[in-house]
Amino acid sequence: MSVGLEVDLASAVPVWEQVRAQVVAHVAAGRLRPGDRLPTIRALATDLGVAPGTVARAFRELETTGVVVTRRRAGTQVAAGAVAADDGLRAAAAAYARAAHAAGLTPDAALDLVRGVLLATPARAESAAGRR
Amino acid sequence: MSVGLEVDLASAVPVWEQVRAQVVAHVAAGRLRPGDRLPTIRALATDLGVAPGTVARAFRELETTGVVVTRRRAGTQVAAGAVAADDGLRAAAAAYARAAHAAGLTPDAALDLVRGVLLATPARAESAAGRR
DNA sequence: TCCGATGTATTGATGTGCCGATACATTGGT
DNA sequence: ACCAATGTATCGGCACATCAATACATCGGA
Repeated sequence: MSVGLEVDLASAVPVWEQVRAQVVAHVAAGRLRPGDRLPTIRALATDLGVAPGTVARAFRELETTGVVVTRRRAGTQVAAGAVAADDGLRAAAAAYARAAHAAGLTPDAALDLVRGVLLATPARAESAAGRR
Repeated sequence: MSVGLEVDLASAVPVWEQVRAQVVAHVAAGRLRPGDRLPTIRALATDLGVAPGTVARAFRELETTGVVVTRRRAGTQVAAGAVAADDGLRAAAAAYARAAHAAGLTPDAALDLVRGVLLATPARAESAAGRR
């Protein structure tokens, strides 16, 4: 394992989504930094035991969201603009995670809660058009 | 509208999931409190323009997660055990939401981040057995 | 006791998303 | 100029989830 990606083939959530989420998490946590290279599509596909198209799907999503940048021969690497979450944000997330944990919430329940709060947020200014 | 539920029939996320998430959000936010009655399945179904089974699916999920309790003739109401998030938790969620908003994250990106943090959390002690 | 209101279960059709396989395009090194 | 490594595109099949429709079970009040 190079960056430590794992997937659960039996899971209900799609493999490509698992890959995408893990990369996003790694970047946000600073374990993957701008310029770092990800495994090649084929290598990762073989490693995970899936078809290349599946990994490609994940990478494509990551690129359209600006997390990675990919050049034909050079492979795929973390985009320069894909900054890790700043300390304040990460601290807030960590604080929330601790609180949720202390309250005995399951991860799903915890996610539901923030989802509700985020949706209730005033009407974000459609900034990054299209962005998922 | 009684509790203010709305669904987007054209959305990619299932109608039943939209209903479920909204109820959870309302409960967590304290807008729905233990003992409060939800609309009947038929009423809500008609209101939303979907089949009863669809709403029933949402309510079923809510019941298995302990958010609501339902008795044959009495309808469906918010469970006594379904406490709203305590102030600390809600504050943490709100703080995070503000930080995410300030950082320009889209709701999806913000969710990805907490998901990553939650998954990275030490290994929660399988407490509430089953609970999704 | 009867009836209407409410949740529950079943069945079937439809869509659509995932994934594998494979062929293609492009690019940088030698 | 060539070639091998890398990402991209396409096609098909399989599976499964969603949703509608409808019939059933259960309960409380009049």
